[in-house]
Amino acid sequence: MELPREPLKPLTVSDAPVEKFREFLEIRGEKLTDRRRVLVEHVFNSHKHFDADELVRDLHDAGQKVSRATVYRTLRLLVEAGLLRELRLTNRSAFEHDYGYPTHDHLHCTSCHRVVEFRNDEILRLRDAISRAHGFRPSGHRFLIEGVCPTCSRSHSPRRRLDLI
Amino acid sequence: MELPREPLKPLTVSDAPVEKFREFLEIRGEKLTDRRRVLVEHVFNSHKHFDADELVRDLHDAGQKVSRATVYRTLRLLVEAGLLRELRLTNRSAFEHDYGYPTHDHLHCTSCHRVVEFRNDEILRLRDAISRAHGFRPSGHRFLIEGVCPTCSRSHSPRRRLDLI
DNA sequence: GTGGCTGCAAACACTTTGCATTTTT
DNA sequence: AAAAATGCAAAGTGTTTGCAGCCAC
Repeated sequence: MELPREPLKPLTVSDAPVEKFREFLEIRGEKLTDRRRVLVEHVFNSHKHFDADELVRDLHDAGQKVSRATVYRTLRLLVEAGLLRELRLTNRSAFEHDYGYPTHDHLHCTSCHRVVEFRNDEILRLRDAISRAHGFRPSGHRFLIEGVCPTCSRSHSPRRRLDLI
Repeated sequence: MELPREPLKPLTVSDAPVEKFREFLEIRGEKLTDRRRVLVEHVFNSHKHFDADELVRDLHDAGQKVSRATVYRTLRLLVEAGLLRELRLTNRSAFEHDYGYPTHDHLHCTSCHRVVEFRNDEILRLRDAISRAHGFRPSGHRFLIEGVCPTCSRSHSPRRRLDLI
């Protein structure tokens, strides 16, 4: 099997995330406010995983004050809108781009906690076959591989004999 | 693809879970106490997913008082010992048997929150191939399929035309 | 007997919520 | 002007921890 080692490339999408969000809000009779726009633009400005706290901090460092409450409320909306995806790798929720980003899954290094994305079409096929066999109508999936990344594998000194007992 | 519809069958293991736990504790110079034995025996008495709160309640209903603190502490140990597996489907952790139970994954009904287990060997193959391609040394994985179960699919009245717009 | 356990309550970490005020359409 | 969003602080959740007494080895 051949897999690309580079980060995944964003998809080309017709609408900017903010516009997508505006449409979503409009349908529900809600408003695209100043704070929401700032938050969405900031989040889609760089592709990385983040949690609520990091986002508050990042925004603050960028000179934008958005209260913790608003950050939590807006993140929830963005997930409902399909713009973000929520990951529960630990006890705090992390988020990543969903809109404008290809379906993918994650490798999680249990040593340094680095998260690597990968894309694999067989997974989708398997997901659908398994769902069908159980009568489920699939709407999504999460495939997480836990292990030790190349860097951590190399950096650990080889165990001494006695440690192996 | 053909998949069994019955629940997975437990593996045959040489040691009872309690014995396995005792060994684990012994190595770390810790003790198999009365409360720990009660908890482990109760947990391995039936195969189902549960969270800390449910376990406290179940034990209490069975006439066994184990404090919430001890339940949390012991669950953590059981995960470290490889007897239980922790699932993070929601914001509270759920647990399931690991020792004496075959590798498997989950279908999660987003409507009624039922969790169905399934076993599929291709996933293991895929996991190893993907790990290799990224230089990871895999130690485990989680494959979660989200969707709507057959029961929920049937019980929902078909949408009216207008709802589909 | 000693070192590890237990239960309790208090502390924690993350997230949600009530409310008075401000902003958006 | 009406309806919804914001920030603050307070309240919720779920989980962990300090400590005095208890129990297994």
